[in-house]
Amino acid sequence: MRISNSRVTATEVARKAGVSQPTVSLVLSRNPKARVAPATRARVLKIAQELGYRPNRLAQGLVRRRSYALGVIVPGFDNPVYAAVISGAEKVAAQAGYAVLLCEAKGSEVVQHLEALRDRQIDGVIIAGIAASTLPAAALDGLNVVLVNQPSEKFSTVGSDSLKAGTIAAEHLLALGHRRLAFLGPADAIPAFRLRERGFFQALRGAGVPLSSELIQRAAATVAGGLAGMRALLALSERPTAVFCANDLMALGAHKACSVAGVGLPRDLSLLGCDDIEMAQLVTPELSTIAVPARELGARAVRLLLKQIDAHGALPPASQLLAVKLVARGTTGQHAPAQPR
Amino acid sequence: MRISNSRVTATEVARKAGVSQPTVSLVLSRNPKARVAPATRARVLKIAQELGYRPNRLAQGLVRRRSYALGVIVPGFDNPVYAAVISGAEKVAAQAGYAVLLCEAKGSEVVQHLEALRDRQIDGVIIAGIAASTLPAAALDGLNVVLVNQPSEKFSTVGSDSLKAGTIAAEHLLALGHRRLAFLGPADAIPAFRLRERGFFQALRGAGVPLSSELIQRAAATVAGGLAGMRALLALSERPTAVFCANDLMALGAHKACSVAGVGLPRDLSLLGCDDIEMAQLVTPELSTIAVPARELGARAVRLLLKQIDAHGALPPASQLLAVKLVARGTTGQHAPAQPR
DNA sequence: TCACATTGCTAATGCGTATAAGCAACAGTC
DNA sequence: GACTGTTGCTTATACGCATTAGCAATGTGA
Repeated sequence: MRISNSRVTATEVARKAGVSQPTVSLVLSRNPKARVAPATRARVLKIAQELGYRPNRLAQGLVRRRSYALGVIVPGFDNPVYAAVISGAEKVAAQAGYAVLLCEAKGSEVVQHLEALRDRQIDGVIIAGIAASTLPAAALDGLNVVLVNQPSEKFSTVGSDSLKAGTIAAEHLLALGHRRLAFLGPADAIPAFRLRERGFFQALRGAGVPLSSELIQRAAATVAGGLAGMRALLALSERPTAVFCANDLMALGAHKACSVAGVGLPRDLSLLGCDDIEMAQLVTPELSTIAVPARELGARAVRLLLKQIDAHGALPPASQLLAVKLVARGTTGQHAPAQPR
Repeated sequence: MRISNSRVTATEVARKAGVSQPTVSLVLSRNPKARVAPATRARVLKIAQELGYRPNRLAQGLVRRRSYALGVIVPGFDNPVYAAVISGAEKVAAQAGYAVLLCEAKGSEVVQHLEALRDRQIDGVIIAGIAASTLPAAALDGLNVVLVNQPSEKFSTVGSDSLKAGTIAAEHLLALGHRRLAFLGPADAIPAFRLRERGFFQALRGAGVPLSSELIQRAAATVAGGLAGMRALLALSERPTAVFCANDLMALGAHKACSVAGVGLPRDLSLLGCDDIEMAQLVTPELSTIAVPARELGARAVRLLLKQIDAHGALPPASQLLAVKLVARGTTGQHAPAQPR
């Protein structure tokens, strides 16, 4: 039975139970070495229950030097991938009794958000979609950190195999007979994108099909960016026959650009994304892409972080790399040399 | 200059500055009635700066009885609308020095999450996409609450005009000459959906074009739901000529179903969504919909909540209703009676 | 000169909890 | 029956900060 506001303190419970406040604390903190007489324990528990006592987490945090709160920083929610990461993270965190403090931040804002999180004594932080290398070293100093989807020597990471994703992309398109390939990706140094790109380039070079520079198109990693980037590619005198995009948002933008320009997918052009967001299946033809287990990344990031927290920083940085998988749908197809008629 | 961990306390600053701890507190809390000698103030500020002192928010919260944290509860991030609400909320909150504790919860989980938030002494909570009426009264008792997109007598609300949205939908489709309309929406009692539905039905009845029950299709408010729902509608012996969906996710699912079934939009069928999420513009033809200012809802919800918090609950519940707007794109068109040939 | 206000700081206290240390009561040993 | 051990609780204290009251030093007026 809850009595209005949760303003019932341990001291009140103690008074009504005829014991001292620390005794209440002893009863409630299931401490094995705390010996309390069964009768007392029962009485305290009963009163606590009746009064609806719940420990004040702020006070607990203050004395335990633990807030049981995690920070999660992402560059934006407009990308469903981050939404999925957060979702996975929140679920695991909540189950473990941890709260998630959410921050949306780009660029230098990140540092301020980190400071704010520190002030709240967060036990750890998860950073997704932001290159840790771009942050001043002091910003993460002494913090429990897990990075999502970016390799690091210094911090623990949970990622998908972005390099492999790029390789898979190249192999898929090559296998379909394409030889004039293009890449559409952002100019900024977000590690996951960079790795996908590198994997793609490396595989192409390995196959003896290097990319000429006009076939590397830079644009923001958004729908709008993909749209603009694809328009630029379509404006080339000699168009590519297949395009790999750094993520699905770009690919969907590119998809749209093709649709607007009357370029048939995959007849005139093969298009491949990366992430496998839900929307990939909604466009027609459905977007071929490379699936990244975003939710799982978030979930694992929290599990790893909690492990680190429990170890009091005595753990070396660990890394997990999850597999990615080609999901060939409707936008990639066999290269058909144009039939002059 | 930050010195590693933010373990610098006010007491340390005080010691180095040769003053007492409360003096440091007086200097840093820009309290107008706190008169501190300019020289002392300067000295304290200087030392605090040098040591990188930052107040412990937990301790502050404990004594001020304010955590400067807000809870935000949504049913899921898979719907971009909630992502937008959160984004708007987080931005305003961060600017005001408030943290956002994010919770993803459906059904009875909500109550538990609310309890957990209370334990953390949150100053207020924003609830979106969950009917407050389904919660036990005690769950929100004594809490500063702002509901998003659902009317309420008891709590403050920030919403879009969902009833109007339904009306607009009906008017738009009627104006295009449609007389056999269908509605596709969820069976659960999420207020925004219910209102859109009611507005739609009312307007149709007003126009003398009531909906027969087989043209009201129930399915989850998701892409999958929309897909299934539209399939059911297409299986009718006499198909509707226009369909209004409770939200864009459903509409996109429906869009897909049409595409798969070879039903031409808008030639064979007009399709109208609600929300105007980014993806609406990515399908071909682009989805006609009714724009809801989701980000703005989140932003305003926080502003309202902060106002309430500052008033210490001495404010009566306030409500804001933002306008919605028809965005006619490619999936709605003039009703063309089938030409028998 | 004294009474009194003002200024500028400190001492004391509390927020709600956890934890170490201490102290009765009692049991067991010889 | 004094000695040690155990049990079961309480007292004291700390976490880091804000806030009230209070006190010394200075200024003001007569």
